[in-house]
Amino acid sequence: MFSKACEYALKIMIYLCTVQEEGKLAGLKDISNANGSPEAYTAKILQQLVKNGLLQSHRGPTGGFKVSDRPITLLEVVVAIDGESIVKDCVLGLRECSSARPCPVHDKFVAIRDHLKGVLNTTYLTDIKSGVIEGNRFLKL
Amino acid sequence: MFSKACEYALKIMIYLCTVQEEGKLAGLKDISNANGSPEAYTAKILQQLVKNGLLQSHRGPTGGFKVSDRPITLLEVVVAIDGESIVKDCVLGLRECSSARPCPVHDKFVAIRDHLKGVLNTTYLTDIKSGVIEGNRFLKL
DNA sequence: CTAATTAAGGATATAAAGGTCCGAAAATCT
DNA sequence: AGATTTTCGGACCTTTATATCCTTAATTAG
Ligand code: FES
Ligand code: FES
Repeated sequence: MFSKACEYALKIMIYLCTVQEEGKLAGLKDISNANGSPEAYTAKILQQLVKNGLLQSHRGPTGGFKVSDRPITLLEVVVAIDGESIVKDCVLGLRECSSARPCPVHDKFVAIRDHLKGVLNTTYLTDIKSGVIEGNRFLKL
Repeated sequence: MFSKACEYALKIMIYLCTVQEEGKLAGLKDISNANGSPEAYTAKILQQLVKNGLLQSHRGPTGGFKVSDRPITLLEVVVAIDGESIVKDCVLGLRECSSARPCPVHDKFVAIRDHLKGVLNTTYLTDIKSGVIEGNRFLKL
């Protein structure tokens, strides 16, 4: 469904939300530990999230990462890493997904995709962080 | 969503259904032409579909491929090529997707996956071939 | 100012997916 | 039987995704 990088990105964002209190920063080591992702690769993804404006970073001692100070949806995270293909492209790989020139499964999958898009677009990081804080939702294993 | 190989497989199966009349066989060239997939790669996928019992093949002149003589769902095709990961694995990459140890987005995505699984499992190739035959659904471009 | 710490970023390595090539095996036709 | 056609199957190549390494730049603390 999502690329590995995107899975990591979602976990990173969720994790950072759960530790976010009055501007506290979390470092790379913390983050990769918390969601069980390889440290060096996690660093790359963090960079991409910063570039896309979803995170803010600060260097030097006491440095680290924090979530940008505005509501962020799952869709924004997914698009930042994987692009819009998951919610735009034809599932059978036609050059364009359109009702004007649909593939044989277009109608069925448009419904599924709208469902997916709806969830991604209306679920905010703040909506799902509570389960992790309470300890009944998990980021690794 | 699906691998390229799986996209091809679905188009192959749909195409073969549309040309299936009293045991006629379609050859590799026909098939790769019809859905715009590279010939050599298409051959590999055809082999896999034969191994999985979704197609029957015959060698030599007048040889080719035909769809096995029973109702086949989209799910069977997808599983034959991509395995069950799309309908089983945790979207955040946890080792196991379970309500006993759920990730933060488990509930939301179980709903989406059930929707997807439902469509795949109840849509038969024969249900969607008509649009292609009538020429208002397309397999390539 | 210097040393220490942390993110940034480029280069490189490894694995997997996507794709090609070619000879062997089976079936058909003459 | 021999030539031809078509699938089968293994080896190989290419591209992309995943992952690591190492140097540089920024920031802080002493
Ligand atoms: S054209 Fe294939 S999903 Fe829309
Ligand atoms: S545990 Fe992540 S989707 Fe079920």
